[in-house]
Amino acid sequence: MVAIVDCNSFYCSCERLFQPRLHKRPVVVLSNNDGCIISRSDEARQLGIPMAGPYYMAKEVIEKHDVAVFSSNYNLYGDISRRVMETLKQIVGETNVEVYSIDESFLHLDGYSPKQLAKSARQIKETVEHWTGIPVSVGIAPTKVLSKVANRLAKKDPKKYKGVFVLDNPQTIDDALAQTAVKDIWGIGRRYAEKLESQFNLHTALALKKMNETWAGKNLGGVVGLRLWRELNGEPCIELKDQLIKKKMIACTRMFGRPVTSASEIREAVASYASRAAEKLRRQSGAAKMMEVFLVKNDHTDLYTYNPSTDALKFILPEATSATHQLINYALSLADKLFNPGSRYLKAGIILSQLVPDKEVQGNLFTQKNKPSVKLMEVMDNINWGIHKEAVHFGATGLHQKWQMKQEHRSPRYSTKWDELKTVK
DNA sequence: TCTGGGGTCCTAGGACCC
DNA sequence: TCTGGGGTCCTAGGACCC
Repeated sequence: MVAIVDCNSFYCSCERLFQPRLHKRPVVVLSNNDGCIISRSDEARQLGIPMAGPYYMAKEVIEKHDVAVFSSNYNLYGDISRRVMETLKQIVGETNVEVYSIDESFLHLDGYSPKQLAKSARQIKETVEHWTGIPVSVGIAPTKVLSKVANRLAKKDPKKYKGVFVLDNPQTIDDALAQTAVKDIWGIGRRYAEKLESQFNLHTALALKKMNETWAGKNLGGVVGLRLWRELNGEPCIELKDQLIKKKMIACTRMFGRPVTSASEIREAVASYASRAAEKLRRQSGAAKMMEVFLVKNDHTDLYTYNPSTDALKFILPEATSATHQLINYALSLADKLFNPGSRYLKAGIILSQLVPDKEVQGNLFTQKNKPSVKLMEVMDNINWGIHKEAVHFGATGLHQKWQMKQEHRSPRYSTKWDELKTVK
């Protein structure tokens, strides 16, 4: 059996952890640049504030009901997430935990009897809440897709399920599937949901389960759909992933706080993103062979038209590297080629791919080995990952960074910065 | 004024090889 | 008259996820 443990309104719960007076008060957390709402507490949801909707459109309701608003604070969420996942590892053993996202993990629960399962699930929930202060919901079923169905229902009706739901026999499974709309199945997005409803008149997960295998392979996107259909039918096909698998691409992209028109600011931003991406790369001991830089602009003279377009360039590096100064140099030359004076830029980004382990970097006959840079990067990373983020950085990333995104409502980084620690009077 | 940011997997089709 | 078949690798694009 497999369990999915999902933190309830994770970002909002993190904010509440350090501000208990927000308990019961509606809370929302905004995306980068304070653009959209990416987490809502139950109270905020009940006010009808939509998930992933633009902040400015919900502003009226937010002000009217005195909703607490936060810019996203990933230092805080990342740290709390780590604590939650550590707790799960302690309970069921490290090798049985697959961290799926910042707020969810799959747990491998083999060898429990049905009775034990429900009890263990409750225990997992209580321990996490007790140790970390973050409320979670647990769904347990024979497959990942079904565990997500269970979890969703557990969350939807807290009075009935108290945050824990186990699907352990054919009848409960079918009942649960009958209560689940196709659009709420994990793996069915907007596109397929529309297709299933309008073209095939399928509305519930149960109806989808009852279709036959050939049909599923043909109409749900080939092997992906087939796996999904099998999982709905109780056959596990989506494996628990090995913890140690490294990322295959690393991206750093951001909206600007305001439209940017000057080449120098574009260069600063691209250099900063390259520098961030290089850090992420070194953290997984990787080196990148391919780089893509893109700029997003909105050149419409009509101010009310939001219709951005993207210009991008790819580049194969002569030799795979993770050295910040090299990556910055390549990124800047791509940015210079892309930049068009007179355009209004909204966003820039860099994507590193074709990642290889840095130990296996193939030498290139035509480039010089640059050994001292490795030492330099180690020193920089040690300083920056220590007490002060960004204590040491490259000049190209700029000093003032006026293009930086807006974060008008960010809470203090309580758990990761010494000077922002919570104080008790 | 105003709509994250970061990932994954799969497929189709072209280039190239024997 | 007539021009295979199977394989690999790469890329672009689509769909999905949180």
